[in-house]
Amino acid sequence: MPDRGDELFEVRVKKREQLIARGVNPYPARFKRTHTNQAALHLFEAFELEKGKTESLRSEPVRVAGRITAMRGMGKASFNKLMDGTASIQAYLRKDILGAQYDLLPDLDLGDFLGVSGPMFRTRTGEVTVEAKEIVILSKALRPPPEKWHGLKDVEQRFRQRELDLMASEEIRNRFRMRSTILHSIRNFMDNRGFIEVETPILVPIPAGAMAQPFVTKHNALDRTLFLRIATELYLKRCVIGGLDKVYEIGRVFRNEGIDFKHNPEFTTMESYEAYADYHDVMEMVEEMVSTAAQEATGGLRVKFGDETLDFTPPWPRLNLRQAILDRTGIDITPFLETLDVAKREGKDVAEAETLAATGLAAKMREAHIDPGIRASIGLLVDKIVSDKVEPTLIQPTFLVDYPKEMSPLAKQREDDPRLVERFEGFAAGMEIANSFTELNDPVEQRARFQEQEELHKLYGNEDFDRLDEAFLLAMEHGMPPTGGLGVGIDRIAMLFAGERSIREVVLFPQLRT
RNA sequence: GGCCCGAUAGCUCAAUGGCAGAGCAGCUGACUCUUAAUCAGCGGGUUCCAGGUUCAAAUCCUGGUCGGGUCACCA
Repeated sequence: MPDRGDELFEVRVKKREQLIARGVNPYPARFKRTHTNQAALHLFEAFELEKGKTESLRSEPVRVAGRITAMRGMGKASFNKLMDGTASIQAYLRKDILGAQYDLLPDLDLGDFLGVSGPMFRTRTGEVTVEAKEIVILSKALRPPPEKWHGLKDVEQRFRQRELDLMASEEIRNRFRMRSTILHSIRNFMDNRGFIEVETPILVPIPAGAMAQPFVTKHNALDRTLFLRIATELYLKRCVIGGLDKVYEIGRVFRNEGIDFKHNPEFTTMESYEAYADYHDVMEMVEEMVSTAAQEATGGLRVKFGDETLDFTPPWPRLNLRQAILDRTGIDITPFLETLDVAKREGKDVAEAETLAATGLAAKMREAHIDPGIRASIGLLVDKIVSDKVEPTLIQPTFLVDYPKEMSPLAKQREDDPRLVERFEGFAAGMEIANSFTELNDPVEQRARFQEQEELHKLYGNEDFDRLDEAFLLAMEHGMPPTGGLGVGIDRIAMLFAGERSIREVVLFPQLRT
């Protein structure tokens, strides 16, 4: 593209041509290394221990390579920094050693890849350095790297051209290495507990299993509307029904909603389902899993997050939802759940019962200066209170337990109080990181709950209610064991461990407004 | 979608209505142990776009594009 960068671009294109004209291939297919940069550095340090440090000490020759990140030329000698995926190593290039090869130097630029071979030594200033006997250009870069000292600051460019962000910052590279460690750690943890990893459809006929707006797409040959999944939940339960007692899936889910610092339209979840477990069992599993991941990804159980230090050491406090709301707002949600329950038992239809209870709670919320928003069902209202008044106060890892049934159409009621379900959510740094329940496995009750969601959907004209999935109900009618289910937000975990408040900092290529 | 803020050299940033600048990167030259190498010199701009106010606009006004923050919506 013709922009003002063209001048620098043209200079590099010319150098590329000059190399070719001199019979040098600027893009050779291979360069056999003997060591990564890090391995070479370690090798020399070990060698020094063995032989003793002297200025003239030279190791056996090594062949190393990397991107040129610094060039300090001094006429007939030059110090260049080469960065590979493991470390940076300095190369010392001398005209009297390299001879004609030294004339390649004017055609090299920051950003090019270079291979060097030669013995290692330690410079007077103490840096382990390869004394090049041979240099090979491995790849000519045609555009300059970001500014070497300040790096890349422009937020938009950092996200749109993440490769430049990575190139310029070891911290960013390490952040995504850490994200990989989290994924490995969690996989390992689940595998070790006897779970099997499965893959379920991303293109689905009904976007069910959560309350969210889906992306819509179309299969041409079938001439059929399909959706991108908003959760993996229902398919995973069907695996459990089929006899795969312990399954998990790590995968991307897609929600067609607002984009902000906490939400990317595609994000990664780990969902697991375990037959014969309940939400207490899952709670213990989550503590253990997240603290193990913290240990492996950050090297400890305590992680700095802004001004706070999050301590993931189990056990995490359990906080009763009703009590937590009462403590923070003075609102007791129980009477409203009671109103709803009584109204339903008296045979009022869902709309009538909902309106009765929701109106009361919304009024109470206004008294407490909480905006109830519009078109809100009792479930959404309670969710709103939690989001506004409870969630932000949960800095240290905490479980919020026992949710109203209306918020959780897939969770099993408590035996001692059918207005509540056996559900918990895990929070840290004021963010939700996990959601779990003892799964509802009564197909008749499940159908009723779905139907209620459908009615709420009509009543509030809102897309964000769970949908009735016949294939799932049919599966459940074949018998589903008591099961403990879990969903964990991998991006949120990565944010916590990275100490970052923005999800964009832990997603390599986040969605931007375009 | 509403509100607030921002966009200046390839990159990082100055210039508060009066000649658009610095550092890095680039180019030329010097330099065989440098560490953001140093030294001397040179080039580099549709100041996001379109319009307006003004003798004069990077700067003020209007609209737009893109981004950030925030609210709404939403895990």
